[in-house]
Amino acid sequence: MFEDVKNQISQQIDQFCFQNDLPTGKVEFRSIPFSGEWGMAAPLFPLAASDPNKTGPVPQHAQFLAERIKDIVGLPAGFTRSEAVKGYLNLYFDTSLYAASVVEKINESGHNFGNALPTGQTVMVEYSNPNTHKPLHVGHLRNVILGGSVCNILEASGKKVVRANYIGDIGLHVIKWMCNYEMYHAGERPGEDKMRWMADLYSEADRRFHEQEGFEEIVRAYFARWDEGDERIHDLWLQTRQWSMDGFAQVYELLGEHFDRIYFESDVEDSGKVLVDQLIQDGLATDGRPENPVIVDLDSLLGTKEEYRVAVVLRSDGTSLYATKELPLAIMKFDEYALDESIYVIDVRQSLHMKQMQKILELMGYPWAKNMHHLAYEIVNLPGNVIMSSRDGTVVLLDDLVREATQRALEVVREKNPELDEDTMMDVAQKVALGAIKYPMISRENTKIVTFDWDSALDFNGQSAPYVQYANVRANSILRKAGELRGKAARFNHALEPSEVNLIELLSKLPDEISKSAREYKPSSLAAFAYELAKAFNDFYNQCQVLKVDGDLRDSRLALVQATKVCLEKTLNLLGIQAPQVM
RNA sequence: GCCCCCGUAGCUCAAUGGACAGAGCACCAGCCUUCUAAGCUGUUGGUUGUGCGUUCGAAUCGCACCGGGGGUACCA
Repeated sequence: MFEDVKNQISQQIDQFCFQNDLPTGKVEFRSIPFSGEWGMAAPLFPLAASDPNKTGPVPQHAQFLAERIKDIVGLPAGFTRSEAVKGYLNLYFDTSLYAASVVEKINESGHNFGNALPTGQTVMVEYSNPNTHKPLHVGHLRNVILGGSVCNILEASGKKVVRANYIGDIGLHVIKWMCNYEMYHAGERPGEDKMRWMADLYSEADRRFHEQEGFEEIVRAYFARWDEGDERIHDLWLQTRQWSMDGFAQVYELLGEHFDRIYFESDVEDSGKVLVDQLIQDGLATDGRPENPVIVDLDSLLGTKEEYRVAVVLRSDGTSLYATKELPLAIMKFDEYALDESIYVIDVRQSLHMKQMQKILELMGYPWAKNMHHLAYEIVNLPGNVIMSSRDGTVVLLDDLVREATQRALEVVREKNPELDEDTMMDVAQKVALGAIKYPMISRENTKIVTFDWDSALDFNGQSAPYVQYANVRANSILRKAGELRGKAARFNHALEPSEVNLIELLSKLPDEISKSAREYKPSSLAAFAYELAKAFNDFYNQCQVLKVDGDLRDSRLALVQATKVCLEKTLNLLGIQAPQVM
């Protein structure tokens, strides 16, 4: 929009600089930070500071330059006002013209508004990564929401995304579960709520493991039988793993997540051991067995000091570790897909481990290793800096949280909107509840700890998903009552209210917000944007009438409401939050 | 010891080198005969952990401290 004019202006400025022995490229425009007015602003301080002929302090000279450039630029087409103030040059847009083009563009594009052109790049995002036979808690939720949202945002920024999930289907936790099952629940089968059932049996098994005399020994013996390849245990494992996978599927469906590729830890165990042999042969790994494990001493290989440390890639007894399997998995990913980038959504405590894996693959000569990216996020805590622990019973289970939030949301819907039918109420309650739960998980920066507390999780007011959802519902309500608005041109030839200018400016920023969020893998900036947009719409809603005005004014405002709804829904969807049509 | 992250209003968080550091929650006072009050308006609240530096300009960049969290060879 207005590209020609913008180019013309920067040419004029360049020419001015050239004629006055000033360096070019020092004047950059950004949007004016005042609300209610709309235009572009350039600070003249950088130019003033680099002027060899300046006399006096920089701010004063910047003001002088701003005034001179203001005179030279004049008032190009599409602008209504210009000013030089405090060292800034401000150019104000012709709001009617700009408003009409922004709103028209959005309503033409619909939910494609803000999407970038395809880049031809393919990126894999590995996230969720649950352990089978164990419950999911709100810590896992942060991973799923963050990963899913990053996928959505990358897709919108023009990349092809492969959603991958790496399932921890082997290990002590699985053996514990199966052992407990065989001894105390043999023959039982999960009911409708598989997740819950698996979780209950897991905590029972874990309790016995730590408290019940002799149970640990039985589990160890069971583990040995598993290692020897006991067929019956293997069959039970396949069966119970499937129950767990079914339970995960239920949760993913509830959360609106799907995966393109599932990797099992058990799939890469054997190839991991082969790969470790290779590392030893190549002289990269040192085999200390049987007393010591197989290690890759990265610091001495690279000549660094206490930076990459030592990576243990195989236990001294020859059994595999997380690291053993991570290496072949990375290779498999790049073999299967022509990936330009491989992203790992894993919590920050594994930063060193991820750094080591990447370095080892690099040393092995894989050129793509540099395209691995650890998207580190902080954990979810409880108030008072308490870490969630299943041992202490402080874990907040996803199940309980969703149930409680949905119940609470249902009460609110019933009170606010009693004429809705039961199914709709339930649908709305679920969307609101899930939104409320998800929002805090992505509205904070990835590197900040999220402190979970029930009060704010169940608070549907203020900076929250329900606030944004509600704004969207209000917009929808206006549109529904207005009926068809096809063919109505939005001319915006009225004097725009500050709240209208503000709202339109935000709408125009959505494409930039999406690409910024994608570039930095930060849904949090989009979450903040969603809130700002909703707030701007609520301002508009309170200040400007739509249905009670006539003619062009009504048509323009209806188009604006329509465009706002498009952008609100788009942004919510990118965050993995659904937008109900009534609340 | 070494490495990483965090420190902004009573609490939870924004502000990605630019104009007076902004929201929400909480508190107090208002607004439903007006497109849904899950909303809006107003009041209160700050030596941006400390110090020094870089810069015309620093919450933001650098250095040194202080406080909190995490990681640091056979957990994941």
